[in-house]
Amino acid sequence: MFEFKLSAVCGKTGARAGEFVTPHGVIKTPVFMPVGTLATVKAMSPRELEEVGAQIILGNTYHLYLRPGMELMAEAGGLHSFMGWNRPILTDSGGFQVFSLARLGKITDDGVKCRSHIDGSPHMMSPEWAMEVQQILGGDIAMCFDQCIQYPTTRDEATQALERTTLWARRSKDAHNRPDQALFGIVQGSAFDDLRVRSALELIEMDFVGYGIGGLSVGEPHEDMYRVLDVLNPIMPRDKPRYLMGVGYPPNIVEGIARGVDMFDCVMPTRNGRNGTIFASFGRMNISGKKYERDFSPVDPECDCCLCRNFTRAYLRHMHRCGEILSARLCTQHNLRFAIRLAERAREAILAGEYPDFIKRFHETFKDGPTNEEQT
RNA sequence: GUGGGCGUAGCUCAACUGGUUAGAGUACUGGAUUGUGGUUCCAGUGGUUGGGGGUUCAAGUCCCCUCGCUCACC
Repeated sequence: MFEFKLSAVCGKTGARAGEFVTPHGVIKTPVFMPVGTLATVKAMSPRELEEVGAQIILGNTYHLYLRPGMELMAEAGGLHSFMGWNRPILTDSGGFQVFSLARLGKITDDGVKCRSHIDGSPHMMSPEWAMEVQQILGGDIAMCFDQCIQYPTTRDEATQALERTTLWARRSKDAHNRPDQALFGIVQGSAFDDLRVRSALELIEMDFVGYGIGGLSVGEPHEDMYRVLDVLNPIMPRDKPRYLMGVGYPPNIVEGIARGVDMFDCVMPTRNGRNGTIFASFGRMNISGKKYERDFSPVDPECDCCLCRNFTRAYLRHMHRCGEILSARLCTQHNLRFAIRLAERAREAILAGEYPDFIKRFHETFKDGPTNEEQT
């Protein structure tokens, strides 16, 4: 179980195409994983997720622990049956929520004392807690409890978080005993190259099924992200999947793949979709723009999603401005399709031995920013 | 017809007894969002204070005329 088979490796970049075997199916990599924090990818039914080609989705330990709670999750028979999704699931460990909801949390080597963002009730999160919850949720892949840290940070703070993350990885592994669930370690170390190497080596020593790269996409410049990936690429085990956590900005995906990353997840397609920001083959656009008022062309002529095949920009803009639910659904569907297809196309390019060319073409066509978005 | 009240940004309303460059919310325009709160944040456009005249160093504010809306009473 959990075999990771490399199908092709790019000769000029670090890009890899592989297949990762899990209890709920084989995941073809590189892969983009939609985020479904509360046992639902917002605005998408499982059926629609399959339609956009989602191979695996995320669930969130911290959020599901608070609501609906573990007693109910156990009674439901785990996340798969609870939400009616029978493809693979990866559960986040809650470590990131310690970071993102940090306000009144107190972090020690033991774990994190924090208060619920819903009702203020006190809770204790720890590696043991994270493993217990994730094993009840029953995802195909569980993540170690880690300490994510803000950017920028001092070397001392980054070192402390790294050491704690290693400590917690050991405790996570000890507490994890579900053989049908893979456990991934998480590399920390902020933007310090040597700390990243140290973190990775300490985790590799423990021999996890796969490795998350955490603590990136927290506001650092893209060069920092790419450099860290460049540093990690040669030392990460070749035969294990690598997961760049929280990354979903399309250029980051393309460049991440070039640096050996196999898996990505991000809220960007779904959250931005709900707010009318669309990622398309020509770049980024915001559908609320006045310039689309009378634009009766499809959002992205090169896209095969429900939105692009059936509706116009003018119609979508109208719905979005009115706050209509369908706008959120269609934009979400499109953005997910785009991210997933981006990974799919990258995979095809890698298999064909054409990934460097793929990168070049992507950067030529995907334009960001308000001035040079547009046109196909 | 008579008497009272009210007219300020597209909309809903601020601006102490006259005192800097008439503000806010919303709407509108543009931007942001990276291991999720359909949220939120940032920036910008927008005014002959219904119209006209007068008093005053100074008028959204006081006086006169006029237009419009509204309430009460014949």
